[in-house]
Amino acid sequence: MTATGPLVLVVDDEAQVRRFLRAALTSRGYRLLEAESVREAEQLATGHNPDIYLLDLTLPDGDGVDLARRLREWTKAPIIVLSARGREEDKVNALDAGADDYLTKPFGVNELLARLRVAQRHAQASPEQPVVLETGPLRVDLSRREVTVEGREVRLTPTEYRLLALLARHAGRVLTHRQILREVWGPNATEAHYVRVHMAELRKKVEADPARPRLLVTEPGVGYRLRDRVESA
Amino acid sequence: MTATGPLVLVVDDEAQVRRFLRAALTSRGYRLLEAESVREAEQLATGHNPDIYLLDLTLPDGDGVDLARRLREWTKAPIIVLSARGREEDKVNALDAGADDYLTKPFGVNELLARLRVAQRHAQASPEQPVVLETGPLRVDLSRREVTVEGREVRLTPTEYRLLALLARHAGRVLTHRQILREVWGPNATEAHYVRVHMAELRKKVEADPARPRLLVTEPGVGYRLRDRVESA
DNA sequence: GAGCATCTTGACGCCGCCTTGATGTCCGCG
DNA sequence: CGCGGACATCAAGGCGGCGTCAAGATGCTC
Repeated sequence: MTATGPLVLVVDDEAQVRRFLRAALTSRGYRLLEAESVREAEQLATGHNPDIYLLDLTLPDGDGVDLARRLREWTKAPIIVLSARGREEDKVNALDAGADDYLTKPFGVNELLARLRVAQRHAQASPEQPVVLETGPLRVDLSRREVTVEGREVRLTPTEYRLLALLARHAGRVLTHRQILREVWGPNATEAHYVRVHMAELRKKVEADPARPRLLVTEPGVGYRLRDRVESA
Repeated sequence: MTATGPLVLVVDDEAQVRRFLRAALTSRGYRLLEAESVREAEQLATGHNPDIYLLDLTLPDGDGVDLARRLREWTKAPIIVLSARGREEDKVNALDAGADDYLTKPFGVNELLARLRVAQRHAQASPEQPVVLETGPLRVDLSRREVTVEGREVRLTPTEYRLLALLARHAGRVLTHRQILREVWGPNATEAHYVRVHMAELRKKVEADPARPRLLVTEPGVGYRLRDRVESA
């Protein structure tokens, strides 16, 4: 249950079509951007980076196929063409220009929604790249939720992991007690003591000498920091 | 440019349609497999693991929509439905079952070829994942729906299999209770207890010592994970 | 409609984690 | 030199998550 659905950019010069799409999509949780021209569309696209595009082909200041081609130069978001033109040549041109689908007007709302779901499936399938941080003997793989020290796997409790992951995402930078509390314990946590206790546990599991931390260092009066480069001396 | 083009599995019971597709595709460098029934299609699919599927909906021994759904359990290869049925309901069903596109007969050759190119673009964006997963004594063949432990076949109930298959598709990474519930029990399932009970059953059948799981490990407070590398110690 | 397999639902006990308080240590500053 | 504040450490306790068992509920095949 996401708070806000995918952002869709509708590009069509007919107000009637836009109204129809607005009714169909917003009621399903999609967020909408609307453009009436190529110029306006590109402006909104670069500004908001939508998740999905719905393009008409005939626009007052240019061709939808060219718009699709230019969008494809910088975004992989799904592009669905909605056009009254039903000629095969139009379809082939649009699809080869980078469009992912082509619906001929008039079309049913349910078919459009189904094809939008297909587009979302494709967008979601894009491979997630591993996010790993390595510093000294410590290795934190955020995509696999895996922590190792000198190759040995370390078992962490949920809060220990959240604490370490937070520091790892901002490796090298200081995080204040406030920031840590808000991120790990929620927005209305106040007990700074939590952080100390769990930091001690974390050091026991991660540091070679928990009494003299080399990775999870204290910044007195400010907060904590995870060193991103470790000198051996 | 590959030496040999993508392997396409055509599933249609009319010889005329198959001949038409054969002429259109082989001349463009595609390699072709042909099936006249669901049974034949699944046999060829598991045996050759095609790159693209072209499915008719009305088949002598079953429904193309069910075929698409079953293929989607183990392959992400593009599925394009070619059907004489033009009702919106048919399209929605097929697309939601896992089809990527839907063309109503009769259609133009050039449009089909353009949509095939779109499908290939998508396939290229997401690297294919292995169909069988092996980790320690466990082996899961997603295309055959077959699970073995140390060579011995294991009988799983439908939900047990869906649970294991889900974990196998994401082997090595943690799946949260939420994710598991959504994927196995549907989008509005909430009872986290389901997962525990069925996980226990699964462990009884798969783990050497169900009390000390080495493959299906729980990540406390988060979810479960199927180990993709198993150390012997 | 009987019988079977499977899924759901509830009860219960254990273990681990988080919280919380007490105490100890370091350091700067008056 | 004594004091206070920030930080570290330890231990106790409560609570919730997790595993397990088992009894209904459901749905299927024959």
